[in-house]
Amino acid sequence: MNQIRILLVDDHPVVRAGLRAMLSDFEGISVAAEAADGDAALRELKRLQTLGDPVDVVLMDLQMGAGMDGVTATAQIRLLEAAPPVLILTTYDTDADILAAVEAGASGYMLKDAPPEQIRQAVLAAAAGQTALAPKIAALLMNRIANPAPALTPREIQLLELLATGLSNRAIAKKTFISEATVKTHLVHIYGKLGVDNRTAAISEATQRRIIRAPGQ
Amino acid sequence: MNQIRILLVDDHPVVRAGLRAMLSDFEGISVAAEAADGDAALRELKRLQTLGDPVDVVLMDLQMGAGMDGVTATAQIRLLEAAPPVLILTTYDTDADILAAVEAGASGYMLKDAPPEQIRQAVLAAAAGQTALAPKIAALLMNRIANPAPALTPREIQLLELLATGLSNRAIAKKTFISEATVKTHLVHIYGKLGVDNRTAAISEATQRRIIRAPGQ
DNA sequence: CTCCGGGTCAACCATTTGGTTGATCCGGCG
DNA sequence: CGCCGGATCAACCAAATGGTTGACCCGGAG
Repeated sequence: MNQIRILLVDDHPVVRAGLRAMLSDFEGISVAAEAADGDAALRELKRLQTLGDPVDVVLMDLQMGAGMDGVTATAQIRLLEAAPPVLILTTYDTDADILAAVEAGASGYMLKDAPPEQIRQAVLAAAAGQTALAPKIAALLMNRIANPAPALTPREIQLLELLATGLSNRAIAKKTFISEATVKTHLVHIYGKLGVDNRTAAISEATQRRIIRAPGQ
Repeated sequence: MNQIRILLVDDHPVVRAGLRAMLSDFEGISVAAEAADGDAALRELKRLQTLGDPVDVVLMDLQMGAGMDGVTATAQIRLLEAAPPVLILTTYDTDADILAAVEAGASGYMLKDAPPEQIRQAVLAAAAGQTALAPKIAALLMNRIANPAPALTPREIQLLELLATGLSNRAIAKKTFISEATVKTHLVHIYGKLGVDNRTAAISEATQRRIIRAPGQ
């Protein structure tokens, strides 16, 4: 069997070195290239494709400091012709992350604290066109399907974002040109959907579920 | 010059592999041992000491899923006889993290997205008994000195952290074994120092100033 | 010793937020 | 057409939060 050629995408040199070292220990797997963010990954993919040296699997981190983030990058990659499968390898396991990645077309989702052997299995599965989910992730998804989270409306998300900046109900009302009463109504709905009963908890919960960005991010 | 012997402490196999690979590329540096958490690190240190094979520098992550966390581990290590310098290598750069680590006796603070050469320099500095701060961290500290942030007391930071998880005043009081009145007093002080006038704004401001971590991080 | 700052608490009051009920408007769907 | 859900608003009450004043204890600096 041919070598499985991999593109590593991670903004941490340390992690890239670790994956390179770990993967090169395995028979049949080799690291073809590396990239520090989504843009660079796309460039690398195209470059290698035109060289007639395409990669078989992309190993992608989700959080990348500066450039294009992992979910966006995954979606972009899946738009390419002859797009390689994208295997997500990240530290975060919020359901929002996972769902976003899967929606973007990821073919697997692993956590960085996984033992080497699990990562190897996932790479092999991805290369074979199969899906690979870390056990933790699989459990999370099952749970998600069992109790589906109520979806927030765009308006509610908008208010949630203003909420997170520290505005009062009145200030939010002014800024969105609605009455304070309406703001309160929305908030009550939001609390219900998030399973909390005050604004700070809503912010905390929404941030953890990655419905909104962390304040100041 | 003798080899600098290092103990790696990180709960992610991937990261350990990366550091091992990266460090072994450098002349004069070798990885003597690895540990997945603080407890294991202490055991390793003692074991190697009794073997007459002590390590020169500990490279320590701050966040470790299960076992003893990095700050605690650092403090414990510094209590040992002939304690080696501890160099923190982590993803997080909030004030609270940095201060806690320095207080615990860390001799350096690097970020995981640092280029290999910077990490190497930091290891050499630590081995020589010097302090090594990542440029980003140094800049952060300088900035803190330039615009004298009204210093929050440790107690205030602690309450701020609880605040950010969405707890009510009463819940915070219960959790910290103080009265609700005292919680309010602290909050008023916090609002004053941060220049805000409500709890959500305090969270937003404190997160942006990196006094605390974003909720859920 | 005295002073000061951090941490603790109480009492009080104004304002904000939380929670409920009910109502209107509008756009899409069967 | 009638129904439903999202968005809007009002009125009302209960509870939490914000803001102030004053007080006590303690440990460290002068």
